[in-house]
Amino acid sequence: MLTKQELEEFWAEASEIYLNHISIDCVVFGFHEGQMKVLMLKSNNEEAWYLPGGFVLKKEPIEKAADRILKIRTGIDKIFLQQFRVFGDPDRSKIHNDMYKDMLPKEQNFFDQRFISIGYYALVDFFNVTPAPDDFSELCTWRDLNDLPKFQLDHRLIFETALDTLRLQLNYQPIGYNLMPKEFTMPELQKLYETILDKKLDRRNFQRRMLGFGILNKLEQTRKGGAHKAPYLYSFDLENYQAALKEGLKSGW
Amino acid sequence: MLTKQELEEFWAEASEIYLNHISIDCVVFGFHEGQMKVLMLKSNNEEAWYLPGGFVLKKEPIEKAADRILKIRTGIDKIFLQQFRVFGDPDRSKIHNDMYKDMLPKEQNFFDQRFISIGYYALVDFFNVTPAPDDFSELCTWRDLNDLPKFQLDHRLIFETALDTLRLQLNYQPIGYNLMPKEFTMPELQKLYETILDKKLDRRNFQRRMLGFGILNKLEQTRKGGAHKAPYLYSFDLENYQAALKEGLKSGW
DNA sequence: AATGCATGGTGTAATTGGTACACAATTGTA
DNA sequence: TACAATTGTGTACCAATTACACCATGCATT
Repeated sequence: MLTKQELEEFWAEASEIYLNHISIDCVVFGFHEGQMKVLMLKSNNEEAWYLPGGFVLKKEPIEKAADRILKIRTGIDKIFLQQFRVFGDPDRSKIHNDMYKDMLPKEQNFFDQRFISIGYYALVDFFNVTPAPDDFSELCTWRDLNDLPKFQLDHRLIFETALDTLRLQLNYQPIGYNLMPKEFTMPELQKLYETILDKKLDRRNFQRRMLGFGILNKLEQTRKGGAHKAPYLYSFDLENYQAALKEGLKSGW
Repeated sequence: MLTKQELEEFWAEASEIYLNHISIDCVVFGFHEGQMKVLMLKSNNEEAWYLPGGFVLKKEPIEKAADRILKIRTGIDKIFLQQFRVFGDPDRSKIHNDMYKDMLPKEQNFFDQRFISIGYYALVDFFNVTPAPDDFSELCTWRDLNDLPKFQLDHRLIFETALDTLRLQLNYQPIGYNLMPKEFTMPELQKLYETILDKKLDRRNFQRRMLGFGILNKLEQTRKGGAHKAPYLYSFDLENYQAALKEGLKSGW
């Protein structure tokens, strides 16, 4: 827990460098061992978890702000980021306001204001992330989508909106380059789709459809080690992948 | 043009009642005589057009703010509104800042700050709208999508992003209830889709697909008066329409 | 009134795409 | 060596989309 002095300094600096009323919250998705994960932070002193977030510097583009915030929390530089909604209910930060209400006079208290939060979701390579807590958390770690904790503020809504958006985007955008390792097998990629959509897909039809998009390179090697037939390895064809990102895919799932 | 005194009053009040740094811009689409229209305002004194917009009251939900702003500009109450992106480049309001720079001291000047704008697009019934200029415009009127004026600030970007979003939404959402009159013919509805997508669609396939969605009621009457066969009239089945809005349609065009 | 023309309503064949399977091939293990 | 589990590939079937044909209607022209 920060001392009152440290809070004072934080707030004094915050008012100086950040835009008032505007915050950014990020839903960072990762994929590990066939499970979808979200990066979350656990509050000091209480069993409430929240999403990585931050504020916008006075002369900073908001995309840069989201990049900067995630760089700090994950260590990763160029992240696939997508703005998906603004959360602007006047009461959304009420709990937060109240929490810090009595610690400083109103004028000096950066947190004693209404925040309108811009939601970004990010897709990242699980293994590249080094989670780093912020000043208000004792823990920054991955949480499984099947085992989510209690959310602070409106962060459950933000999370769920992000997931809905991701599912929708699956229909007309290639997804995977940012979530999978460089090389992967078709069953591994399928597992990603199944996890995001939360439903089973037909193995053979998935393969055909995915190959039909023309964004995969089939490699010569196979993944040995399993107690079964060794599957081929694939990598994304980055050029076609980027093109597909722009032009969109055809149909939906 | 406002006098300096009037500006002073506007600014003084604005700082009092609105959140700093946050604005709302709306792309209002209407449909008239087979053409897609956008509601725009023309600046006093110069040939620069901009989108209807405004600010958020200190305790107002942002959706309410968008509603309120559009109510003032169009006279319409319950408008189909969709948030689609935030525009947060630090330089986006530079021209605006400069424009009013020397008219008031910095501290009193609500416009001398960075604005992050939340973009909404709206679909409205052309005939219900009574365009009303604001304090900075001499004109508020519909502009044809095929005959767009010079845009102020980044409003061209905002407009184009809105149009892209609308086209995308056409794939998985029913569109039309808010743009068409109560009763309409199939060719009229098709014209709407063709205008939004900016391409021709097959008359017969369009009809079958549209009917397949199950959101239309076929009426007994036909539209007399044309020099040709009288087409049937349709209306939207509001119940099914709402359901389709929630659950989404199937495939794309 | 007869005819023509432009448009609207409905049907159908061909093609494409998606779904549901079957079967062979490969790998490690019993 | 046989087996279990999994992967690679093919194919028949169904649904949806596309392309096109034909008829009906209402006004205009003569």
